[in-house]
Amino acid sequence: MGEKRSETKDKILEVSLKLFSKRGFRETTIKDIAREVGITEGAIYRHFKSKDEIITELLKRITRELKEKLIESIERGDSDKERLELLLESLMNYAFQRSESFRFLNLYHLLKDTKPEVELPGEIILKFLNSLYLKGKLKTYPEIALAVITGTIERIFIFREKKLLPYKDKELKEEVKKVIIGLLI
Amino acid sequence: MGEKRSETKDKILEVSLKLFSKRGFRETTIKDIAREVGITEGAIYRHFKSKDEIITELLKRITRELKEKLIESIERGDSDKERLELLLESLMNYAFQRSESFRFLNLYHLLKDTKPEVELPGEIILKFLNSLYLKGKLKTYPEIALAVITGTIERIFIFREKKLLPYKDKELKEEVKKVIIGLLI
Amino acid sequence: MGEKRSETKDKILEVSLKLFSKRGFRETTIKDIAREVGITEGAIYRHFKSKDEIITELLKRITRELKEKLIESIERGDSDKERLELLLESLMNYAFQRSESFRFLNLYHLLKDTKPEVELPGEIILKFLNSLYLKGKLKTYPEIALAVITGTIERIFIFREKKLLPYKDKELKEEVKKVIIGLLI
Amino acid sequence: MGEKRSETKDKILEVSLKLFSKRGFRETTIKDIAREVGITEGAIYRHFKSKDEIITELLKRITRELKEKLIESIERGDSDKERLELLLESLMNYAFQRSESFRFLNLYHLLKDTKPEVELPGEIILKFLNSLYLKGKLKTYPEIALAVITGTIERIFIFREKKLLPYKDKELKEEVKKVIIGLLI
DNA sequence: GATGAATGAGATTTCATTCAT
DNA sequence: TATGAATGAAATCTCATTCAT
Repeated sequence: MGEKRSETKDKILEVSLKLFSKRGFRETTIKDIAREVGITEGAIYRHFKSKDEIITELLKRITRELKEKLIESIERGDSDKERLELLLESLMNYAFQRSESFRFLNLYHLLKDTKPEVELPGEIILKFLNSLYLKGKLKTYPEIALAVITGTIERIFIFREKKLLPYKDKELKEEVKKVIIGLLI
Repeated sequence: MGEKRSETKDKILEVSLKLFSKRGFRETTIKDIAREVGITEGAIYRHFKSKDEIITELLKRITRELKEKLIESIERGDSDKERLELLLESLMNYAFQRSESFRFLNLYHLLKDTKPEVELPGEIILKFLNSLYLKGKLKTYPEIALAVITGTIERIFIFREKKLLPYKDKELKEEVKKVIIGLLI
Repeated sequence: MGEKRSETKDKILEVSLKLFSKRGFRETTIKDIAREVGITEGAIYRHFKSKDEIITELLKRITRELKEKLIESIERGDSDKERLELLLESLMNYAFQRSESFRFLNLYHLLKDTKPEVELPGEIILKFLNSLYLKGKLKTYPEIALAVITGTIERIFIFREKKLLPYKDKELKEEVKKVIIGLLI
Repeated sequence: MGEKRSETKDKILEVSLKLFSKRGFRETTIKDIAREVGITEGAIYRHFKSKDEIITELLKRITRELKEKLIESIERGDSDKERLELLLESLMNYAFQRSESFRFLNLYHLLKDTKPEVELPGEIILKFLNSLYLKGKLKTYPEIALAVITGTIERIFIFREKKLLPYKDKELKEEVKKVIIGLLI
């Protein structure tokens, strides 16, 4: 709304996401991005004021997308257990299907100081965990539960990318859900 | 063995660890390191062939140190449960007390492709989990248990550094151990 | 003559004059000009072959205008003293009222090598001073008199723009005229 | 005092002064400077943090030098007339002998906003003119006298550089002094 | 071992100008 | 006439590494 679609702009974001998530921010140059998009370096700057703006725009889009998915999954469940299950399912789907975006998020939060104005996907999860905690349904503190969830899934994601997990995705997801639910509720 | 101890070399490693873990690899320059050590850029190259060699040397030392601690903790336990508890205790102690080293490890494995010749601390843990699994003591696959352990503790570490955990370290460690011990049958 | 009037072209010149005189030639971009005119960069090139052509056209117009004013003022006087007075009056009026144009001229002559084919306003003044000199009415050489006139008025202009002169424009002009006339004739 | 002499640093300043005064600030590139100094671009940055720092350092040195000369010349005179004469002599000597520095100053003050913390040579002159004014020795306001003095001499300088003045320097200086001294009662 | 100036390659960014539409 | 994306050249600045002293 209000923003003009621009194929080149989208292409720049797409390529940037791919390269940033594969190589890192500093290791990816504007030239790399331009080359892969098929334009020259200068042309990038018609669409973004700086390299940093590309990163920030990606962060915004990815964060928004993941948050929507998480919220939707929580709202879809009928019981607390089902809600947690759907949440885990949703998070793993995102990690496995949008792996570049998921890797981008992890990279960003390790390397850059998160701007306080951005509400993170983690905060959505934390709110949900808080509600469980207040109902006495959580075996531990909400923050620790959050660490278990996001930490475990990030590692699962990394191991999977490194081909260290000799399991089918479906089985893997079921297993992880079962384990985490067992630990937390 | 065969290497002369050198105070300057150790100082370079110490300062590098601090700066790398705080700012990142690319963001830390040789000049930054030299300044904080109290020597000049050129002098660094008396001790290390390149910036990369500093990073590799740090990785080696930190990996070795953490592995030793983990092995020692496992060997100290009398039952499987105690062994797992000691392992978790040891890992969290390392994360909390040697936070620069722990952060360095996380950064390194996210940004650099781990060289296959380096045996990671994770592999120590995996071996232990494998032995539990073979004895039927583990509720899930060893790799997934590994993801839970390392992922959770990394997140706990990050949340703690960001002051998001309103708990005392002692309580925190007990709580995390209590949750993760749930992996055992 | 032969040139079609074009509102857009005039607008481009008007905006360019404003921006060049405020910020300088290099510091003003074609994009800046286009934005303020309300068109796009490419459109500028319908009207001018290059940025340099805009500058040259401005120089030509401003030079022509100021020369006409100076000539007219000299021709209006009945005595040499009155002619000099009217000339100074005219020059200061131009500096104060057309301050952007006046600043543009100063900038141009300091930064660019004046093209020899352009007859400068200064030459009009010099001719007049020469005539005074030949009649023995000038206390010094014509070129030096020219330096006194143009140099003083330029400085007065600068000081005035910097609000360093706590005098009313009318008083200021009278005073400057009185002083310069006293020094020269 | 406290600053280490550095031949390269001085050479950079010397070359920069020459190029800036000849071509302007934007028109002179770091590459131009480096080439003429006989080093590479990067080496410049060991001595100066930025191009701007070179300009600022030059401004500081030139301003200081000219101010010292002006103060010294005023202090040397025995009467007000002699003091003014010596001041004009000093200013013209500076313009003619240190023409690059003089041109640099003019350029700087036309293009850059003078930083308020820098006391300008003009302020030295203004103080002197103020003292004359208070003693009733000046035919006009001090600021206007300042405009006459600095404006005239700047123009004389420019005309001289453009070979528009068919007079010997000695005669020129005497003539200018003679004219400007007319400011005194 | 140490210094610190210099190199050289490369990164980000800017911008006058061109060109397909 | 106008648009605005794209080019291409150049400018500023950074930094790991080398080297003469």
